[in-house]
Amino acid sequence: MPPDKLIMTSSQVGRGTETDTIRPPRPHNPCHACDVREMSVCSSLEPAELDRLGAISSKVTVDARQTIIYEGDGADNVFNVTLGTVRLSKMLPDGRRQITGFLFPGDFLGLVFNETYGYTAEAVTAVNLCRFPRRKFEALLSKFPHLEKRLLSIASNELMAAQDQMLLLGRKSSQEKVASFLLMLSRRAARHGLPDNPIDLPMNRADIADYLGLTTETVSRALKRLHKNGLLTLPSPSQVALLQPDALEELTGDDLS
Amino acid sequence: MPPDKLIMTSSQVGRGTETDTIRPPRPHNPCHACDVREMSVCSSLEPAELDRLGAISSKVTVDARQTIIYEGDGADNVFNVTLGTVRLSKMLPDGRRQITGFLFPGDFLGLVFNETYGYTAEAVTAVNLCRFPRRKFEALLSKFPHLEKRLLSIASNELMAAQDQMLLLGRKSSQEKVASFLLMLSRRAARHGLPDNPIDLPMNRADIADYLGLTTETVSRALKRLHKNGLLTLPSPSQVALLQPDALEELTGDDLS
DNA sequence: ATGAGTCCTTGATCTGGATCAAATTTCGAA
DNA sequence: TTCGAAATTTGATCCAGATCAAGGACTCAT
Repeated sequence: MPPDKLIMTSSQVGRGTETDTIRPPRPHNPCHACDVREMSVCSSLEPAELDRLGAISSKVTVDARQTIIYEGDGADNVFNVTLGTVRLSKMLPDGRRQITGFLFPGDFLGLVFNETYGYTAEAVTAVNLCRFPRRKFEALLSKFPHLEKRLLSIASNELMAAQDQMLLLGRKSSQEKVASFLLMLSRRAARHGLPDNPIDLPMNRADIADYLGLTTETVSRALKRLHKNGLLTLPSPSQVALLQPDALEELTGDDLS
Repeated sequence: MPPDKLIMTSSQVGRGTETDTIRPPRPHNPCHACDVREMSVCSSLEPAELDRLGAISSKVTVDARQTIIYEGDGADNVFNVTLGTVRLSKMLPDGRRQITGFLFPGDFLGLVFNETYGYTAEAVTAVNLCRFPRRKFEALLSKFPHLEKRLLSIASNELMAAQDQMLLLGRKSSQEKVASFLLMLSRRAARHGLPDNPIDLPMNRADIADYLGLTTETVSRALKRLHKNGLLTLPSPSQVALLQPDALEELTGDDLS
């Protein structure tokens, strides 16, 4: 598969080094001003540690639809998403695709410490990332127990989400899948202090379908049915207003506790 | 749901304390003689650390079909499987069930560090476990960086397996699912130095179906088709002889690399 | 503004796997 | 060994969601 070459501007960030951001030069590590820090892997770090992490990081900008990492490629870097939406996917040789997750600002990319990446990561929207060379990042892990604990906690949360997704993929109806997906997006937005209703769908129908194990047609029809039943409206194809979140919750098939 | 009370014999294992195994009393921590140690979370530990871990562990025996932990219960313990097969599952309120994984000797149970268990764990066969109080286990985590690293590595592997399973659940045909499942079992057996052909199926058809997002009838028919095509035989319902592992591999839909 | 290409929706039909319903087979207990 | 319950297989039918095929509706570059 001939990859469009990844367009990224990056700049080494070190003590006393400047980044090429729009803002005027700052004398300090830009991590201190990072607005997703508190909900990222970095939230565990003390100022001195943050500086050390900042010293091995570079900022990366990726256009929408560009590939960030390729499944099977050497796992040379790990990342922290600071802006935009990323999709993770695995493909079968015949082209069938499963999206295993979406990443949003604050999310960590590259959690599976393997020699090669186990999935492809692509920018759904324009994306900003902090990039860390994996070797150096792992070296810091050993030095900063906070960081390692935080990563274990992140891995633990991802595992829990993966189990929920297995239940969804294996046992839920198309209606339940779509309802679950919308509520998941809404809750995540709320957790990040973003507008949670109406919610924004940065990904297209094909992405949603490949995340839920459906086709685009079925996703569209499920949305239509939810609309017909008065549970939501679609101000635009990429915006969903949840009219009755509680009723939607009941349609997910999940426990209501 | 009225739980049959879990029948377990347990004995505190400490320095100079004896376990009630069949073998004659030993003056040392039984962990040193554990035959799954090398492939368990304990493989990372030095002798002194192993003693500390042994000091907070107790051996637990669970009969087949007994529940080990209930989804939603307080997550008071973590475990290491030393014998038998365990199934992890999540249920929807109406009874639909998804098995998220099977655990075999050497596997860790309770990786998701949450206040409550996110899934139910049940003994498929008679099972032996090492039980660790979660608080004490987490305290040791902080003291033994090896242990924490090992756990992160285990979590990372589980995450990778979960992603493969999402691809299976979302995008594979029943035939591909069953072929993938058989090869997974065979490979795992080989990795653990157990007979990998014919392979043993400790779980019943309903378990396999709930793991693959199918029904028992469909699992049965998929096996029949594989048999008819000369890929396997069923010496008994719980034994599968793989006649053409390579041909089976092609039927998984996966990349052949 | 406009138009071309992409994305989304809608409709018609098909089908893989679910469901319903019996046989068989297996296997543990007496 | 035999019995009985449970597990598995087999068969017949059904249906949710896939597939195939057009329409519309956005969006973005000009």
